[in-house]
Amino acid sequence: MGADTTKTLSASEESYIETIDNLIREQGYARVTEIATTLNVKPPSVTNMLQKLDEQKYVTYKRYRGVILTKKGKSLAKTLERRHNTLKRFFIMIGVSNENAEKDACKIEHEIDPETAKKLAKFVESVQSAPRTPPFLEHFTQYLETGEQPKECKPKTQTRKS
Amino acid sequence: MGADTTKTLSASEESYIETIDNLIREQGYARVTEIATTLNVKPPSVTNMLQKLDEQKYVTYKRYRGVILTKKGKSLAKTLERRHNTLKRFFIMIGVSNENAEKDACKIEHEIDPETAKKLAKFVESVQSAPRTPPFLEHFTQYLETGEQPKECKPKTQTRKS
DNA sequence: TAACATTGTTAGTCAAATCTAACAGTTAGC
DNA sequence: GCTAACTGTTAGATTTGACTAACAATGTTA
Repeated sequence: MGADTTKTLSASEESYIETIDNLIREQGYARVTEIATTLNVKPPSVTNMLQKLDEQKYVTYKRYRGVILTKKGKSLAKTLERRHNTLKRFFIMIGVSNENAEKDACKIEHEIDPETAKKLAKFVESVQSAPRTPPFLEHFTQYLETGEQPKECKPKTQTRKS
Repeated sequence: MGADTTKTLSASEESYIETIDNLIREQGYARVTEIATTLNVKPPSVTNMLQKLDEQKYVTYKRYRGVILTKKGKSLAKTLERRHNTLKRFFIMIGVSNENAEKDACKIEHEIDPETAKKLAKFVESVQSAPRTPPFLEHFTQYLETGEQPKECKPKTQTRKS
């Protein structure tokens, strides 16, 4: 029975769902113009996509009247948001600027396999909940600054220069 | 004047360049049919793309005669390969299956900012060159297996359940 | 409530990257 | 060196997601 023949969504479709979710959480509703602004597209592209997402039952869309997420849409949004946060936290953890952490999280969240997302979440969780200043982070931080291993070290890969 | 107005390549274009580079390294040449097979597309798509990449001076392409990478193409290929390996090593490090590590590396390598790539490389390098069995990896491995922090731990985020 | 401003929609175009079907060039066997 | 089989190419259609221009609905204000 073709109810939830969940074909995979494109990165673009997922971005719309995420944006709608964010706007609704922030201000209670999501307007076409705001979605457009957020995603750097023009309003007609939004209308278009809303129609498509409505057909696929991710959102409920009535023209001129607004959009909300369905249960299915909310569920996806939640997954994406978690994934986004995990990625961003990870990037920041390894020293990426806030701007790039955000930007790259946005792109990558649509690409990775659920297994990878899960493992990464565990990893970030493990590090962040570790006994204060996780030893390895200290280690890595020092490495970033000095370019040297703190103690004895034997590079398995070449040290520098290609 | 306007020689190397390096506009950014699409993920798809980059994939072709990478594939060509790999095939040439493996067997000395890259055939249309093999490129097609590797990328899961049909031969006409390859011909098409080769023409485009030739215009942009990433490859030298003569119809019916073959392709090679230009200096510009090789340089890009090298960057992509390094990035790919870094990502894959990282994924494997955190417990992702070889298959997914490979697959996700393929996708993500086209998305991340150079800054992120650089930081990730440093991170992976730091971990892999650390004093044998880096403490944090031991820590993380144990965490993965038991779901528990080895010693005292204070989760900064909620423990479970959303 | 009429007129105007704002917001959203429709219709039609475009570009990227793919596909199929038909054709052209290359290579090998005889 | 001709022909068959293979490999590669062209032409044209398709899909996705964007765009512009023109139109429609909604909301505001006097």
